[in-house]
Formats: sequence, C-alpha cells, structure tokens
Amino acid sequence: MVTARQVAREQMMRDIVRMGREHLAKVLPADLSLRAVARDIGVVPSALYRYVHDREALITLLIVDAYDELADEVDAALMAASNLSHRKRFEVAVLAARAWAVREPSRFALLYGTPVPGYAAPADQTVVPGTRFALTLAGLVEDAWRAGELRTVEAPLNPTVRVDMARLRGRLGFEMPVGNLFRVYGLWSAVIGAILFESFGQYTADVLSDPEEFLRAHTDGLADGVGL
Amino acid sequence: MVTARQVAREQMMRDIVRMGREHLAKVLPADLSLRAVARDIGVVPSALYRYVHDREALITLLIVDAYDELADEVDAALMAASNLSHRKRFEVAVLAARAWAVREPSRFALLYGTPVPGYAAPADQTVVPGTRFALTLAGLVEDAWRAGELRTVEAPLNPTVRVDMARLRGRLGFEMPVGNLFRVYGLWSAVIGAILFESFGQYTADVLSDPEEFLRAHTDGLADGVGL
DNA sequence: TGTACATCAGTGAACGCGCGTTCACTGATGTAC
DNA sequence: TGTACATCAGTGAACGCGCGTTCACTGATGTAC
Repeated sequence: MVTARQVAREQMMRDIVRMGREHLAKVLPADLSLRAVARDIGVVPSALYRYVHDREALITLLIVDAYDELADEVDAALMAASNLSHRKRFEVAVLAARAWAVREPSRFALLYGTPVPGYAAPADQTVVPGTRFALTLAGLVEDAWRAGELRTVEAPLNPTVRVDMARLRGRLGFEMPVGNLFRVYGLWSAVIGAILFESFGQYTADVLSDPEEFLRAHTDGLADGVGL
Repeated sequence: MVTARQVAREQMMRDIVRMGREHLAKVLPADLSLRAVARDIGVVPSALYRYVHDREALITLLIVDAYDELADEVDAALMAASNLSHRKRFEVAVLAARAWAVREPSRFALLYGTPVPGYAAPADQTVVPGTRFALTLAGLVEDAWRAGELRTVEAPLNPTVRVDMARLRGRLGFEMPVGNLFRVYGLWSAVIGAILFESFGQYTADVLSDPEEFLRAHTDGLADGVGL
C-alpha cells in the first residue's frame, strides 16, 4: 500500500534532482550548493538532510542522473538509427553524446571533468551508470564483429596491455580480437577528450568554425582505427 | 640600475608562484585560496594585492607557469631524443606530457580540466603558452613531412572542416597535407583526453595494470592515424 | 471506526568556517636637489 | 654627502558573504489495537 508520505518523499526526491540539474545549468560542479538547492526548492536547508545524507550524496545523485540521461539519449539516438551500418551508428552515438554535452556542459564536466574537490565517488553507485556509454560504444563494435563487419586490428601490444585487454574481453563476454578491443578502449577517451576540448574551450582561437562537423570527421578516423 | 626594491619584488613574485604551485599539489584548482597562499608565504593576505590584481590574476600566473613547465619538460625530453625517428620522438613527447601530468595532477587539471568557476582566462597571456605543447606535436609531424617521412592521409573532410584546416595550415606556415593536419588536431585532444582519463580515474575498475604502457600503445595507434 | 502512540518532514536558529577584498596606517626604500 | 619629499611594501582590522551541518522543536501522517 502506497502511503501519502511515500508519494511525497518520492516527489521531493525528484524535486531535489531536478533543482540540482537546474543549478548545474548555471554553475560548475565545484560551486554546487546544497543551501542554494534547498532555497530554490522552497525549503529550509536542513530539510534536505532528511533525503540526502550529505552534499556528497547529493552530488552522487546528480552524477548518476547525468550518466543515465547521457546514456539514455545515446541509446535513443541509436534506436532511431537501427537500420544504418555499424559504422554510421557509431557516428550517431558519438554525435548524440556530443549534443548532450553541448546542451549540458556543466553536467558533462561533472562526469568527465575535474573531480569535485573533496568528493569521492562511491563505486557501488557510480560505476554501472558511468560505464553505460562506453559499453554502448564497445557493444556496437562487438556487434559489428559478430556480424562479420569488423576488420581485425593487429596492434603491437605490450604483454601487460594484452593481458589487460584479454581479461577485459572475458569480463565483458566479447569475442572481438584484443587488438580491436584495445582500440575501442582508447577511442573512448579520445571521443570524450574531443568533446571536453570543445566544451572547455580548448579548441582555441577560432580554428574550428563547425565543431560538430569536425567531430564527425574525427570520429570517422577513429572508426577506421577500431576496424569499423 | 637594479634597486633593492626591484630585487625584493621579483623574489616575492617567485615566492607567490612557488607557493601557488605547492598548494596545487594538495588542492584542486577550484579550491585554490589567495589567503592560504599568503599565509604560507608568511605574509598578510592583503599584501598579495601589491603583486597581483586579483585571485583571477593569481590563477592566470599559475596557468601560464604550468603550461610553460609542461612544454619545457616535453621539449627537454625531445632534446634528449633527437636521434630517434619522428615516430619515436612523437611517442617520447606524449609520454613526457603524461609523466608531468601524473606528477602534477592538479596543475594538469588546471590546464585541461574543468575551467575554474568564475575564472575567464585572459587570451593575451594564456594562448601562447597554452598552445606550445600542441605546436610541438604538430611541429614534429611537420618535420616528418619535410623529411619525406610522412605518409599522406586522405581524410574525407567536410568542406567546412577542410577550409578550417587549410586556414590553420597557412597560419602555422605548414606544408603537410590538410588530411594530416586534421589528424594532428584530433590527436591532440585524444592524447590529452587519455591523460585526463588516467588522471581523473575514469579508467575504472582495475582494467589497466600499467597505464603508461597503455598510453604508449595508444599513442602508437594515433601515430599511425596521422601518417607517421 | 476511534483512540493512543510512534514515526517522520520540515522549521528556525545557531555553530564555526574560510573566503576575497578594502582601507587607513607605518615604516622602509628610492629620488631630486 | 645630506636633507626633504615621494613612492611603495606590508600590516592589521574590518566588511559582507555563503557555505555545510547540528539540534531541539512542531505539527502532520501512519500504525496497532
């Protein structure tokens, strides 16, 4: 039986996350303030402590929320592109991630930028949503492999790295060659790096007149690298 | 004629930068405090305002200092490797950057991580040192081209991106094909992205047992991509 | 269905903290004659 | 070389700010009988 209290509690939880999001639209993660969130919800600061143990816990909530929204959007974009080639879908996934990051720079920074000072992400809540996007990319490549559409990549790997990749392959239940998985792993950071660069304004001095097109072309090159 | 005042002033400036550095060894950029720096120099907070207009100016000082130290270390590593192939030297440069980043994670974050909240980098002081590392990488590839050791990369570029790259090539006085320059530009963010990932702990869940070896292999793949 | 008690949400005041920045000051260093 | 004044470095006190977190409280909601 659902009591009024439970309903109210869930509503309040949603309000907290919603206001947290809204604040992150205006403020970088390091400046996120529990008091300010409470204020804008229309509640006294201490009230939040009924819902959230800590500022840390609030941030964790928002991290998980952001990881999930990012991954959901990528998944949705892929769903709408299910008839395209693996390579094209790969591009779609990367551009969907970029679109989200451009729309939500501060939340993107929360996920992939400098860690929030004094904050340590609790692995048990954060790891699963945090790897969804990477797994989606990797999954696409794995699908291509199983469909016989992936060129085998022979990367000259140091034994240590090779073992790491073989272990990862086993853990994920993948079948693609380790060389390809290795490239996927590197590609993940390359993609996020490119988005971060755009988002943090590192692509300085009016070099790129259309960052999205640049990323598209860049992704193309990376897709080559993984064997797509 | 050098007065005692001038000497003292320069000494104080050095002290400020030195203490700023030391603080950044323990504290993330967003938490860098002018008061704390003054305290540890052994001077009253307001005294710093004789040397630095603002907290912003202090941060700018430290950003420039960090960019320069990073670039200096990369240059030094390259100098010591001047007899190696272009491709090897490229690897040396990337690994030197990583070594610095691993040693100075917070300063690296200051350069390439989330912008410091409320801080806007003054382009006139920041752009030149900020592009030194990228220019070094690009210069290596350009050297390879002029030495006839660079494979031409034919990337299928959108016209906009092609124009951007052609313009950039002109501005830098480079001769390599636009396809190669395009790859270099993307590679820059890929390299920094990989280092950021390691530094910010995104390579989660004990996947990589030797991040340096991973980066070496990763760099190798990227070098392929640029035509080295 | 009604009563007595337990649970819980939100209040309001207070805590201690450290921050960036200003300002009038003092004493030392530099400069002009 | 010595004096009179101007420049400048560093002091110490104060400003207003917003923060995270605690605690005893009140009133409303839920539960057991």
